Amino acid sequence: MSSDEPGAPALPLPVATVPAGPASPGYLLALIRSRAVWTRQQLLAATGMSRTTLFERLDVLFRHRLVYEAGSAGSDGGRPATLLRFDDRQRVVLVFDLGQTHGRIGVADLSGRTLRMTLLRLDIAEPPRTLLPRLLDAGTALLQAAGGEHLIGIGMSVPAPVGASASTLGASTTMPEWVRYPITEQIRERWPVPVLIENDARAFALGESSTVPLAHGATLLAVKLASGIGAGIVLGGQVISGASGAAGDIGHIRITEDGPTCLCGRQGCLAAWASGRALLEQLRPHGVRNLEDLVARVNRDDDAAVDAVRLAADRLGQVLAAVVATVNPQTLVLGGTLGQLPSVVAQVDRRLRSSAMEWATRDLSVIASRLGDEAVSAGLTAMVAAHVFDPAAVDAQVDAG
Amino acid sequence: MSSDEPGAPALPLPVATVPAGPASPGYLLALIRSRAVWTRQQLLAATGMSRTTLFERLDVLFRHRLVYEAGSAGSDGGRPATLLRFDDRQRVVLVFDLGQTHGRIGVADLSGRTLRMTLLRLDIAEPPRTLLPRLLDAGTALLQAAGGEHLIGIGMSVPAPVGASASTLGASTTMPEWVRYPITEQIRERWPVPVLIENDARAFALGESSTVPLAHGATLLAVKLASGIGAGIVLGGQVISGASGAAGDIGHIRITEDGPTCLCGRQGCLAAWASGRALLEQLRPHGVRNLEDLVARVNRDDDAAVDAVRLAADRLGQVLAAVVATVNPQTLVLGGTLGQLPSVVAQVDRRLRSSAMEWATRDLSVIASRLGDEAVSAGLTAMVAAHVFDPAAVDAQVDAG
DNA sequence: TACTTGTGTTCGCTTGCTGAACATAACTAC
DNA sequence: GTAGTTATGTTCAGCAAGCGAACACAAGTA
Repeated sequence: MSSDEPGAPALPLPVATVPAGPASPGYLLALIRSRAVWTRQQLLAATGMSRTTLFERLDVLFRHRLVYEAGSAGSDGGRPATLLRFDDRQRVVLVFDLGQTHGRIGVADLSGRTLRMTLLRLDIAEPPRTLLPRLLDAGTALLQAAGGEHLIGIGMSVPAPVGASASTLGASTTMPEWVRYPITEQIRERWPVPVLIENDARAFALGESSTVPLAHGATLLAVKLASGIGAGIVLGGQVISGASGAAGDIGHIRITEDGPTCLCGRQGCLAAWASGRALLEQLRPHGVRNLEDLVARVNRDDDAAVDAVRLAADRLGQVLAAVVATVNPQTLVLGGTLGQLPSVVAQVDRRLRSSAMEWATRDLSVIASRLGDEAVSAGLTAMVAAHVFDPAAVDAQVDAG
Repeated sequence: MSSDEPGAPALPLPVATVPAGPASPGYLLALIRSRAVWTRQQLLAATGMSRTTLFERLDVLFRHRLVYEAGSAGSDGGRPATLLRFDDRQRVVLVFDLGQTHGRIGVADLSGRTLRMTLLRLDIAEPPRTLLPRLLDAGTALLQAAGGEHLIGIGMSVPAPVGASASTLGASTTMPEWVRYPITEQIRERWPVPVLIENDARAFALGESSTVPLAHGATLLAVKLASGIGAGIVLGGQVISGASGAAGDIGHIRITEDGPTCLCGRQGCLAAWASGRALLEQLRPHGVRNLEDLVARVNRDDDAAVDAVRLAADRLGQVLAAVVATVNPQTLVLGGTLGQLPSVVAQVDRRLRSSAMEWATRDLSVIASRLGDEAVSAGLTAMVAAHVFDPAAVDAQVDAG
């Protein structure tokens, strides 16, 4: 080769890696996965492929047990069509949904439904050296509780920034000892499958996004209000991570110069005013001991609890007005132990519409989480499934054997 | 066809439209456009195509005058390689960069450099029926000032929300009469080429993004502080538009319950405190008449001007802390008549780092606009070029004739 | 039983791309 | 100059993917 790049600007090469042919097995699988059932005729129409080619591709997917025939459709006067489905039977994902005080370890099928689950009390400040083994043992127990399942991957969510690599955590006050800890490596030692880590609010957002019909390119904003406060933005099926994996970390936006001191050491953070942790501190004189207790009091109209939660929701709405103005989402989903309370949703909605411009909120719908405690798990499952059944990955696997 | 979609969820079909072959002429052109110069050997290495095919593809691009040979590279002891370039010679874009008080109408080459320019005084509140013809006439005059140019498209930026269709404006206080006005149709009547409209801050962000080396998937946040305040977010080479085209409209985030009344009719908006328009109102008693005057006074250390601008920058930084926490950008570019002042950049930077979490700002660099008044024009040009030379569009054009 | 529609299989044809081969061009080093 | 080196132009047989048609059969309805 001659002198390399004579006088060219040092741009990364965006070489369009174009897969060969009209629809490789991987892309065909992606198409099939996008809908519950297909007939061969529908696939012919959708792909525009010839019968010969399509059937050959389907054969490949059958052989690799990625697609199966699930009964037949009704007849229109002739032979009924066979129904084809993505073969998610017996395929499961192991999910670690870690909060600040609890961990939900679950086995989920590929639709995100939890099959079996263990709830663990924990303190997220605990160092990984001792906490991680506990989590993994719980996972082992869950997996052993049923036979014949095939574990395709593992997802973990944490209440802390997660870098774009999705394998190590960023700096945080909640999980300082986890930075640079080789989490995925440790997990892979026990289960040699793909391991993905994501911030909890972002996993939550991804989970909720599957329940909301989003216009093409439209944005979903999801906010989790529990012990902490976090947000996730889904854009075109992808969550935004940011440069240091801290995107959506709205809990430490300062809303006042002074005010209560936050865990992060500064004063006036949103989390110091409105997080579950802050509310518990405020309401301790009233005898409130934990979030479940607080929720119960709100539900039976305990004045102190209702007022405190409403004020927190108002402050959250105030911050969300800025977020909404920035990303102009189509939908805002509120979740988490406190976030999904109807009174919180109503107060945030009210505050938002009084604080933000009309044209930013006109097309906005503010709703409570539809998946509740399952949302994070569903999001993690979707992430893992998307990774494992990525078209290019499937093509490679299929080519290999 | 039989019963359609038996029991399937109503999801839009994400049919992967995969182009045939390893790299169609359109994708090859995209690759070539991504760097200033190429040799055939480099293209062979980059694409992995066979010599036969690549040369045939290049022939097509030569015939359509999309690529040309521009001299030869130095020799390494053998025949020197011919340098290939994307043929942007004589290709121009007509750009309308509309502000609240001025319009910059320019003819730009495809690298975004302005070749000729007219500055027009205007009031953006003027109805399009009278303003648009003035703009178009200025455009005609500019285009006639040189011969042999080939107009490939037209870009227009406006200080108002622009829908995803990029052809009509959304609701706004600045340009109420433009909503649903058939702008692109009117322009196309004079010039039958693609016409794209974008919000000014977003076009600005896109323009600046070309000067900043962004890590893969990293985010750029650009803020324009002039008569009004706007922001644009670039993610993966694309600007975020939002559900109603209002993404980045941070001027109407309310930072105080009361305070000065904003154009939008409410009190305490960021724009009512910190926009150029608001500053002029505050400083009118001191004899400040327009933004240029204000900038001049800041530059000669006029106390009142410096203090007012610093306070405005501080308030902007306060709001940007929330935006930065939300999207966690890698770079924040400040532009606009006031935004690019060093004192403003410094004050925003200072405020940001005191208001936002350390881990959200650690990887953040805050810089002044590199392109200055040219940024919007460069962004619009890039948009138009990306649209016109979109791989699929090029393939279609090439196939046609 | 006639008709309709879906599935399985085969086969020749076309297309697009490849890799090799050969010829020529343009430069450096001696 | 001449030899060596690298880039380009052109041709061509061969390969592989995909297509469309054809035929056989399967599984329903009228």
